[in-house]
Amino acid sequence: MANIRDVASRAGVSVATVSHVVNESRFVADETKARVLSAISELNYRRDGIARSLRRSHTGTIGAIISDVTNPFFSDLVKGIDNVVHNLPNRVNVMLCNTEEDPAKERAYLDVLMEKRVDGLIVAPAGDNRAYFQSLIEQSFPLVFVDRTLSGIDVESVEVDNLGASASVIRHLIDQGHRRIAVLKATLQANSIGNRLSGYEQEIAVAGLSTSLELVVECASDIVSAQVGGTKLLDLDPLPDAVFCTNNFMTLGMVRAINARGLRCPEDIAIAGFDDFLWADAFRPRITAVAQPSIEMGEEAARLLMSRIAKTRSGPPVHRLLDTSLIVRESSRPRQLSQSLASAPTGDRAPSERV
Amino acid sequence: MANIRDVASRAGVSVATVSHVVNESRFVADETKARVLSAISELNYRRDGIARSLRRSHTGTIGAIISDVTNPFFSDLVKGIDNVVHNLPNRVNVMLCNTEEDPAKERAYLDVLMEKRVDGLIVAPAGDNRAYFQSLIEQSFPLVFVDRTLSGIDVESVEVDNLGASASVIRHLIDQGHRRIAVLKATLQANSIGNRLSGYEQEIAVAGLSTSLELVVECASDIVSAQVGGTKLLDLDPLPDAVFCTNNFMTLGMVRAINARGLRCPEDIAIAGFDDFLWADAFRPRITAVAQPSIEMGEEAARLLMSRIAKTRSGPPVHRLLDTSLIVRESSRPRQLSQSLASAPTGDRAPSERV
DNA sequence: TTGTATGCGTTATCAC
DNA sequence: GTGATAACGCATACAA
Repeated sequence: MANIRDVASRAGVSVATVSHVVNESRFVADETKARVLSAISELNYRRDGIARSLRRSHTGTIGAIISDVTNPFFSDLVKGIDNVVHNLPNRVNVMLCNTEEDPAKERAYLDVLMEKRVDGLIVAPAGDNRAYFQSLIEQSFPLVFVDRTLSGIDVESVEVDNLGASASVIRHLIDQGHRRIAVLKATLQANSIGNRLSGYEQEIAVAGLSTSLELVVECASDIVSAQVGGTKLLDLDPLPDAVFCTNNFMTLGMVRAINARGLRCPEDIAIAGFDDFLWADAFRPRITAVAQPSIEMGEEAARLLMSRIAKTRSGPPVHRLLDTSLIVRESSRPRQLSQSLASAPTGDRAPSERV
Repeated sequence: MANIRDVASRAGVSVATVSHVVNESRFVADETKARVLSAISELNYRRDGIARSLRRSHTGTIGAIISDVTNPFFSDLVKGIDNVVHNLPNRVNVMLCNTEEDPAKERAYLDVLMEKRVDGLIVAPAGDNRAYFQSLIEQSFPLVFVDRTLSGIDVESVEVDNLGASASVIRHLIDQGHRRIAVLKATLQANSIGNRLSGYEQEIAVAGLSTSLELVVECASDIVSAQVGGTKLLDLDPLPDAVFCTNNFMTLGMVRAINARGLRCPEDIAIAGFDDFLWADAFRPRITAVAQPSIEMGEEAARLLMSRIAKTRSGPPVHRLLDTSLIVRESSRPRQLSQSLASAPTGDRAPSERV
């Protein structure tokens, strides 16, 4: 690989001149510039970003530490990050890391990324690495949390009002006449999930409904576990009227559990969940859900981070709370109504309403 | 940030010694090592990966250039790559790039990634950057294509037998009694899509069915466009018996088009597609589809790449063809049968069959 | 308008 | 067992 010196000697100029034409960082006479340019193309020279980063002490690379790209919520997040970061004049790249909610893995990623000298970090913290994050903040290293936060850590964040949003789903369920409302909850340290549960508890209390421990089933955040957890809910006697699923995988597992039992939704049991899906409008049952602006969350996180990196912004950390929308579809319908309608074909005549 | 020299002087040793204890690259007396280690922790020293990369001339970073993380097929691919790459003794990171099938974007990514000196590249080529890839190959830069290839470029690849797999779907559709079979095709340069269309054409010819231009609708590879394209197919008179969708987004759009018309699948029109979904078993209609081993494809591509990078393997490029499976579900059922069954509840009693 | 020379933080060669 | 020091390829302060 040709380096800047090779180019310089071939063009009969100094390395400084080559550097300046490559970076357009100072005036170079047309004739000189032409010689340099042709030397560059003859030698197939490409500037070495590593040497450049060493010299300039920033890399044009950021890290994104999330739980799992395979989860549509997180892939949207990543897409959002990429969207803004690659439209910058000096294109920034993102290193993607999947923690699978394991704090040890998260820690390991944090170590490599810092060693690789990323300019900043967007993370959906799995929990536990508080001390590490705290020390990053003290060095005022650019960091933004997304989807969740860690209590006691004051850092930039972009989230959603998890408590309020789930309270609104529960309210909706109650309005539809459901009384015995269960929840299928992912066992994650993340406060986002905790807040969703609190929203449920709050609204149940407000409505004066009795809650019971058996109505809250907790399980690992994957579809298979969710189906097992969902089945437990279906073993309850009497059957719950409705179940609130704390994230997309919980919903998927719950629907599978219902199908496996030969039950129907919402005729036998209603569902409402967190996270909307691409295909939610296309397939049956159409699920009532809180839609998070997942792509925008990624974009906003990236914007926040980039402005910190560029130092175009300073001051105390900002905390963004983006709006969700409750998308009401058939899965949360009153059971009686559903049953009486069950024989009628369900085309798309009943459009989803956004609340 | 403390550097190796700071550590050395604090520990009263040379930088060479510090380097060796950090990298465990030569014997250091216990007592000396202890002094170095404590200097390291006192100064909170972290090895600088950039300087290290410059010196050693590799970065421990690879690039993954795909079309869109938001597409479940590609997010699986990325997950697969991450799986193998992060379980290596010396953890490698991946820079993720979404081309959105735009060769110009792809080219731009290629440029930055090469400038950042990634050790290798896994790419699902959008098309057109042949010369660029060719020159990488000539420099024997580690490169593997995934999901698709480019004619005339002989490079390592991991794919699926697209032609054979789609031929088998079409055969299945014909076996089910469908005769007028349409296809909803993504307009992508990718040969994977081209081969899927060829599989269709081949089987239609083998079966002696007449094909007609109106039965092949082409549209951009996103859900909205797919719905528009699907609607065109529904405007045909007579209605096709079945439609073959060349990828997951086409399927989604087709189902939406059918719903929007108030039609039912498979009672009014059958569907079979490429790419299986996480939720395919949970929601209705359950789609008959070719399942690609998407995670494994990513894993295999990463293994291939890493062995090239580590030079534990040499010789001519290998081309892996991974197995697909046709998952038969209700969406492809014979229309008569479906109609007579339409009144009966469709629980999960009819398990999907793998063929 | 262009050139010279220093240093970014490492690793690795050679020397002792 | 350990140390000195020359690269790696570039950007930039300073000089001309």
